[in-house]
Amino acid sequence: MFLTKTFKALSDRNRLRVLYALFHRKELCACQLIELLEVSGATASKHMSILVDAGFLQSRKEGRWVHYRLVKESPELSKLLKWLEVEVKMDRSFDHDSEKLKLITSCEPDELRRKQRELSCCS
Amino acid sequence: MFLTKTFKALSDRNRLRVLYALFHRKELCACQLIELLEVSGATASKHMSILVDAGFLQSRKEGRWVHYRLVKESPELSKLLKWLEVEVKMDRSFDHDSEKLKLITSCEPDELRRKQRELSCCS
DNA sequence: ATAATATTTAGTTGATTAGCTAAATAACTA
DNA sequence: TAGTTATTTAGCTAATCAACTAAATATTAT
Repeated sequence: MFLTKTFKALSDRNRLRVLYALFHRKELCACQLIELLEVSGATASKHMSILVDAGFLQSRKEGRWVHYRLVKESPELSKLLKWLEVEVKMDRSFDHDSEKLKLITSCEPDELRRKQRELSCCS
Repeated sequence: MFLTKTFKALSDRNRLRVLYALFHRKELCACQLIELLEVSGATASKHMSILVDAGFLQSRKEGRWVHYRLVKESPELSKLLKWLEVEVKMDRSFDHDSEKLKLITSCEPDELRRKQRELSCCS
């Protein structure tokens, strides 16, 4: 089960985008990942749980907010993660996310959440 | 597309079994892989085409028979394949296939095919 | 040429999965 | 306490996928 779980976790474009983002930023909170992927909170939450469950990410709860980062030490996955890091950084199809990340992280999460609330309850 | 195709190809148990087998034997023919997986010829053929398409395997046609082996040199996948080789060889859940492989390769493919014909057209 | 054999392609079915919305839970704020 | 907010869970739908059988293709043998 370990290997199939590992590869299933990696065989979704949006989950690779999350890993790409976390290869560039130490830590991101759920609201930032929702913004990056442009999916519902529920969908993002599901993706994150799959990545955590497969051992790629760890989460940290801080009040109402959940923050994600790559696992620090993983004897099982560290080599694969290193390979993946090189590959996603080489993959031009993630370029757009690089710009998007800059925007997303250029304002405080609080402000991002405020914007998200405004948009979701149609003024 | 490259990365998702790569991981999708690896996220099926039967395809991992094929790779496991080819980490142990230089080359195997379709009839041997059908025997290993215990699936229909059509299903095996589909799995093989996915692995070839993702760049893990190369095939060689010899008359009516198709033989498969790992790609010799793959700048893109060689590191991943090395990691995978270590992992599948460590994974106890493939142990059973190791025994099965011995049986399958202990007789000539011709004989194996004869047996498969006998079984399929219920005497 | 005809029949037999090995593999692939086409078409169908059931299971899995990514997305959504709505409801539930957890945690803060007034 | 009641209300607000962030995330997760539940339930639904459409798409994807692995399996099968039957038909098509390619190759060998009679």
